[in-house]
Amino acid sequence: MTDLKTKSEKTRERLLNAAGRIFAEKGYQDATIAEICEQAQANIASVNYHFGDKQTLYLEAWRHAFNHELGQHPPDGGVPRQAPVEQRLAGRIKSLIRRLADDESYSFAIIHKEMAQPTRLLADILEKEINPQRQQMFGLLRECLGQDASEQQLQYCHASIMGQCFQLLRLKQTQQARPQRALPSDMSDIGAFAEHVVDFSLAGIRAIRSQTLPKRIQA
Amino acid sequence: MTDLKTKSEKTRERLLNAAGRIFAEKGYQDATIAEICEQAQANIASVNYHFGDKQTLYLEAWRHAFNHELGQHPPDGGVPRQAPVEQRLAGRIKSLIRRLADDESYSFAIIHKEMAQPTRLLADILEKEINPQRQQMFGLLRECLGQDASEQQLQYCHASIMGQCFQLLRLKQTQQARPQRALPSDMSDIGAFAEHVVDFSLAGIRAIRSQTLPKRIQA
DNA sequence: TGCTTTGTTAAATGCGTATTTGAATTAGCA
DNA sequence: TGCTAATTCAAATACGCATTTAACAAAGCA
Repeated sequence: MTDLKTKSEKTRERLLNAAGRIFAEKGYQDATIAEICEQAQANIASVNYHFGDKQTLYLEAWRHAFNHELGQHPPDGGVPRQAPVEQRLAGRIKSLIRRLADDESYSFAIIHKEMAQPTRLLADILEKEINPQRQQMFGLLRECLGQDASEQQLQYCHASIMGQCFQLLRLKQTQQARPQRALPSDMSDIGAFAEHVVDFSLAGIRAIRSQTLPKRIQA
Repeated sequence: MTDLKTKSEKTRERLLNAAGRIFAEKGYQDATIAEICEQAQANIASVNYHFGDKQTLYLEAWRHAFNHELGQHPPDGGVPRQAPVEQRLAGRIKSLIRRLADDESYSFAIIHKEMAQPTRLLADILEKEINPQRQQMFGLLRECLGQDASEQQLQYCHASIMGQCFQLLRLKQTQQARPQRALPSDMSDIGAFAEHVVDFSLAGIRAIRSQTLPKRIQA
């Protein structure tokens, strides 16, 4: 893809990739500059030279990973804009799950850890990059729920969907944490799980939507 | 409740409480013994004296918190055993959400962090304490889904429910992380959210269940 | 009362790791 | 080629924090 010219830029790139991988695996605190530099085949001082400090490397590595992954998996899941709204929602959910499940996707693993223990270092950039995605999802949900749905219902349904998607990350963690035992949940078939989340969620959404109707009948 | 006799036991108790609070707030790595001792009004060496090391304190603090919280919120949500299965499932979900939402509940905040970045320190005890709860939930789900449901459908539905419940913890985190901004999700009304998760999930479960029936018609 | 065990305290120790430094090397360019 | 700036390197420094130590105090018991 992007062919890198100077040797310096190659080092920088190697650092970003290694940092993304290690930060995703261990979190900000547990990741050491020494290990990152080792994996990037760079000297221990190179992080300071290229990025100034560990915090900046963290931020740049996340941005680098996120931009790369957005290119890999289009957020609309490849569903055309003219498709029925439930299909478009399904496309977004599947795309999100694909990104979450991808072992090469570092940005979501980092977000996941950031949500459990915020370092505050990513707060601004995360807000800036994630909000547009959230708004897209909200738009689709609003359409699915109908115009009588309250803002709270909208937020709750959003939470239900995102919660299911991120559950994948938790299961992946506990799975690789104890590979010896019988798995509490087998998530090897990501496609099947994505289909399940879509079916489960669409049923949930329709149920919530139907709760909004009786009010109109009363009125 | 438990009246503490010796001064030593009081110190131990204060350490356990402070440790639970701080570990829940900051995670194992970021929590410092110094801060825990400060909050417990104990000397910095007292952790070593009473527990040996930080790891043991972590484990004991989790156990202490978990046992205490189980007493506060019965897992069946107060629904009698004779009630219809969907009501019993609803009770369990609501009870779980109540425990998750409780600001005094440290054990789940710790589990949440442990799932994002396992320290492995709690792995055994967590497995031992959580598995029974999981099996209870599985039993109810199996009944709700019907006998034609596959093991995979069961696991996926379980993941859908747990994902929604734990989403609460993520939202709490991001909320307290940036209290200045407009909240992306307002989770102030826990009861309403619990009702939503129940409605959403029961609809999802019924939809999955109805997918199992056509096979019988074909056969 | 004296002796022993248990618990507390402030100060030291040691280790892991981010960061800095200054010398050595390499790339960019005339 | 030779000069300069950019980059890399190994070693040194600085700092936070878990853990240890040894002196001290309190409690239990004869």
